[in-house]
Amino acid sequence: MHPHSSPRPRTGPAVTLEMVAARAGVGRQTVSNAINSPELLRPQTLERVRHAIDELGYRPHRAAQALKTRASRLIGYGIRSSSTRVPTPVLDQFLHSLSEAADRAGYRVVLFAVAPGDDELTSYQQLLDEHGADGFVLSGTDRGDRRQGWLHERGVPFVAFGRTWSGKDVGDWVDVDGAAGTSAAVRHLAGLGHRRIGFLGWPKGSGVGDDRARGWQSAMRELGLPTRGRRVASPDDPEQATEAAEKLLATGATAVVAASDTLALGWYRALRRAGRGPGPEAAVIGFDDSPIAPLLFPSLSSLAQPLDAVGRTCMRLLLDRLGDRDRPTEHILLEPELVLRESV
Amino acid sequence: MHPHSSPRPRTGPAVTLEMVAARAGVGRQTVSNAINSPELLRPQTLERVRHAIDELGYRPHRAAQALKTRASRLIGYGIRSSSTRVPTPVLDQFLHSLSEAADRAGYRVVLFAVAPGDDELTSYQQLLDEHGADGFVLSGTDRGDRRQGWLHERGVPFVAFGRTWSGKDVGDWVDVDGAAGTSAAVRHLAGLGHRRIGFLGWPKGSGVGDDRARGWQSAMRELGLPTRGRRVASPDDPEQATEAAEKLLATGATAVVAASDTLALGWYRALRRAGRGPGPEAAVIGFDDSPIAPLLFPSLSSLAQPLDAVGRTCMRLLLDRLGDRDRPTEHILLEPELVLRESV
DNA sequence: TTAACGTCTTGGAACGCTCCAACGGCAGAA
DNA sequence: TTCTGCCGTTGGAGCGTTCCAAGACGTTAA
Repeated sequence: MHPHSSPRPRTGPAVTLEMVAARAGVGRQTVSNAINSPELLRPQTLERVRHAIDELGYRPHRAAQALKTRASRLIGYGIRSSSTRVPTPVLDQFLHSLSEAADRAGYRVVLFAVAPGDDELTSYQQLLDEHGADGFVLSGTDRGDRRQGWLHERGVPFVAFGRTWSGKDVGDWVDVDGAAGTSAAVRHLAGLGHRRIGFLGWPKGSGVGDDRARGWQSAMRELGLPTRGRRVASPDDPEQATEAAEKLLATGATAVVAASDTLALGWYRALRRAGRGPGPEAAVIGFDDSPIAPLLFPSLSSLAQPLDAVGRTCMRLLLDRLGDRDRPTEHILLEPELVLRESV
Repeated sequence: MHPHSSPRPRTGPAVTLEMVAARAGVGRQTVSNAINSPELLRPQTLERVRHAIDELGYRPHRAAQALKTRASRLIGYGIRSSSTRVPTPVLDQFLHSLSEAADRAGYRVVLFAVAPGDDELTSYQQLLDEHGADGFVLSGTDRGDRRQGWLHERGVPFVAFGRTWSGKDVGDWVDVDGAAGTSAAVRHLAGLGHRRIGFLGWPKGSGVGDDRARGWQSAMRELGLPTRGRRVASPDDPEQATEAAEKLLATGATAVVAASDTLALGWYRALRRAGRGPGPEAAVIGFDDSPIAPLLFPSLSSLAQPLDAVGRTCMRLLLDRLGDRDRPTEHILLEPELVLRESV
């Protein structure tokens, strides 16, 4: 009579392979095989071993596995120092799906603080030296990001959320097709009859921002609509975004595609200052579909990034590369979804 | 001449204690001591060993350390399955500071997916069985949360962001004093001359929500202001929040304290529907100071949770407990900060 | 000179796992 | 009967670290 039903009342003494082996009346290695290569065992033995495993609630000790197999089954995700005051609105859901996908494959995501500035890479170096991760997921990559090249040179598996803007192919990435998103937004607005459609973007030079601007531009061209003077730029700052939006208003724009929801709010503010509000005659579509988009008045239409899919895909590419470091690099572009609300 | 200047061009073969020992001309254990108990070495030897460590860029292999010391120096943070569609707006910054604090102490945060529903605890059990974490950080605790009791029974170190609402003292926690926050908000509004100050909260039964309501109530009483009929409730849903806010408007409230920024936006919507807007005659103070608060028009005043401090404090309590499991439990309440903007 | 002591340093053993070479038993062939 | 081959199973070795008991060495006391 062993207490099988109750799942071990307390954190008992650790259960080891050896104990399971004794219980099942087999050798140590046989238990290991039952877990890692069950096809090697006679069905009858397998059954007996599995029963013993369940009975004792055995789980392999990860550190011991890691030591022997030289693989931690941990994926590193570097969190940049909080000195950069702006929190990625995106991080949350992305980490979530990343972590779930990792878990399903027997991996886990380990967070580590990244020193700001030039020492950034030493944080990666350290984790690597400690054998604290088998690979990395990068996000927030932008022009001039040295991480990809650095990891690539060293043959360290990684995947980036965000394409490599430098043009050189240094590794796998997954990205959201910002241009496709803003193009879709333009086409939708044009379908509603708008012709003076502006773009409220970030200053040139950021990969993500330029990509989103390009989508607006190409769709405008395709539709034969003029783009001159219809593009304004501002950083993600309330006051500056509002002023930029006011410039757009002054040119008589009746609709705007914004590079972020934050910028889209600049349009809201500009209209309010003019005693108006967003609506059919002053439509706006944002980007990111942040949680507050549906709460605004009027609620904000926006391009939702498929973050769950991005996370899952990142993990898939990374695990594939962990399995075969010499396979060709893979690049995946996912389409954002246009979520329509009252602001159009 | 060893290539000292360049930090190892590639991921070379792993550097071990033994190699450092050979380099320094000492025994293996001496190197270990140089790292863990430097006071045991003669200064001269210590210097020599340290030099060799730097030269080779040695870092202890975490899995080997973990195996021997029976401590992974990993802190588990369970991410609940995405079935609950609502993302914690708070997670981001909290994880950030948690992770930084952990790093400073030589620990790291490991994310793991938590199965929803009744199996929730098995995810914790699994990580524990695998020796994949030395302790846990919980968040999103609420009434009926079984995790604290379960971990407490098993003697597993943990700290919760969020107090234990059941009243039983089952472990350390850090929380934000919601009542103090809403009280401060009421006092500020009263100082501006408001007397009919409503509370826009969540339905009763949630620990966090009831706490925030209590602060409003007690401050109102202290100031001799009536609370009857001035408290309405709604879940975090745009339409319902708007309706609740309209009820408050109908009673002639001139100011509102809301349990969340989301609810505060209900007040914005209700006013817009009535052709008005927030301002001196219809003030509002939200809770959480979400990133969009400064972007609204008018910008939203809100109670900012000191998330950096919460994360740091959580990690401090957890590390203290890891050091001494028998010390008395500690409970820390941090005050939110009233961030004033145009909405008042 | 030898014994005793304290300081600094050392190699063996073990943590729990997986790799590997080798083992025992059984079927069919010689 | 003995041999060969195969399948299923096994214990030794080792991953890189820390604990521990013991060693080397120089110094002081007997």
